[in-house]
Amino acid sequence: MGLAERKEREKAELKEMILQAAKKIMLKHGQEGLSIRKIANDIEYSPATIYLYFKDKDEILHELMELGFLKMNKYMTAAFAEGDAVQRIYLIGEAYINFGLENKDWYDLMFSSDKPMKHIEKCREDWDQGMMMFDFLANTCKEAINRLSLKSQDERILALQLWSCVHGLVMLAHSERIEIVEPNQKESLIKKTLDSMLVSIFDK
Amino acid sequence: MGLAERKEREKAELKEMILQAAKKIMLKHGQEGLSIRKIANDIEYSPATIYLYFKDKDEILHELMELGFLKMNKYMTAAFAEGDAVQRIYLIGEAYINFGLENKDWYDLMFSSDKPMKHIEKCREDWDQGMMMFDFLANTCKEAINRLSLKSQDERILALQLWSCVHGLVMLAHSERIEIVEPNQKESLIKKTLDSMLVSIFDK
DNA sequence: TTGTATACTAAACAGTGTTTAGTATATTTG
DNA sequence: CAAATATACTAAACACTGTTTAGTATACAA
Repeated sequence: MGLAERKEREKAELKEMILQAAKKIMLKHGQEGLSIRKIANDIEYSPATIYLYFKDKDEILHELMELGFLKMNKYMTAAFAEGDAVQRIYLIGEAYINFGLENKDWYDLMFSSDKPMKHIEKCREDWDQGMMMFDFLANTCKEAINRLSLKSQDERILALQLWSCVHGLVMLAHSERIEIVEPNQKESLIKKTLDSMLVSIFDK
Repeated sequence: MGLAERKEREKAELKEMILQAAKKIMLKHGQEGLSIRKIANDIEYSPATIYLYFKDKDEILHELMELGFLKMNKYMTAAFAEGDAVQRIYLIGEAYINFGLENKDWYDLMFSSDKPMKHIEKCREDWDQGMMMFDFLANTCKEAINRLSLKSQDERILALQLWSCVHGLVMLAHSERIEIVEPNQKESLIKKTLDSMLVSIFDK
């Protein structure tokens, strides 16, 4: 029966409207400025309606987070396609930082906020896209370790080391701490630091 | 006249009471759970009274942040006293991570939250304790670069590199992202990663 | 004693996430 | 076709948040 399908489609459409409104508001006013009431106002429904489509605000943030990973994948396509493992790590690092610097709110949702994953038992599947990225990096690290016969034997430690460095850089940039200790040269400083970090590891 | 002095002392005492209550509540309920009304309730004054002693909530958070730096200095005393520059960097790294892991709320206030420094023009003096720490690290890096004649010539880049790594580790631990990608071994994983990072730089 | 300055607060404003109870509308059933 | 039910939605409330305003007692000075 076509009626039930139409109903279902309309339900999905409103859910999508909510998500798109949430996205729009977050991009305009930041994650702090995103509220259920503003979404409701934007889509011209009452706040209570939103709770018929999402369990709570965290569920909305979680879906936005997943959109964030899609966005990040676009930054990564060139890097992922690179054949040489070490060069791939360089490109991933650059792309990661570019994404982080250019998409503060998305980045926060994906790598910093604990709001989109309150339910601790569920958080491993909630963050499966992040885990996939980490695993990909770890595999690339394994390749690099073998090719360069690095001292570092554990590829997951090396992956965590790389991730910490770029994550730290992005977070220090977001919280303006870099700007404080070294004013007016954030961009170039970050590039130099990323470079220094990769040279330390791979360029012996 | 002793009267004016007594008045002034009493004013300072209430200000201190507010700060101590804020500290107590933050330690019990986290930074999210700290509210003006809870402070007011705790010290048995009205919320409005607090605004006679502090401009706004951010000013309270800023003073808490400064207490955080005092706390961190205690973790650092042994490291700061170390004579050898490279060993000093190791000890600073360990102390930094220990402080970060054991004092999530304090750490957030000092290195992540932008709330205690909204006033962008003022934020360099607001964060002078952080800048002093960074400068100390950078000086230690300079010593280390000279002693080991490292390729890396810019000590402030190296300092930023080190800082990013430990900051990233602490933040990934706080946001449970480490626990997600590598469950049930956070502590040892962090120590191994810190070690790998320092070996990469200094142990060629 | 009068007048002013100080210390404090009740209440309100404008927000926040979320829930409950109730109302229209649309669909299904007798 | 009418009655019963299911669906979609919302007004209003609850319990919070930071902050401001206007007003009230109290303590001190003239």
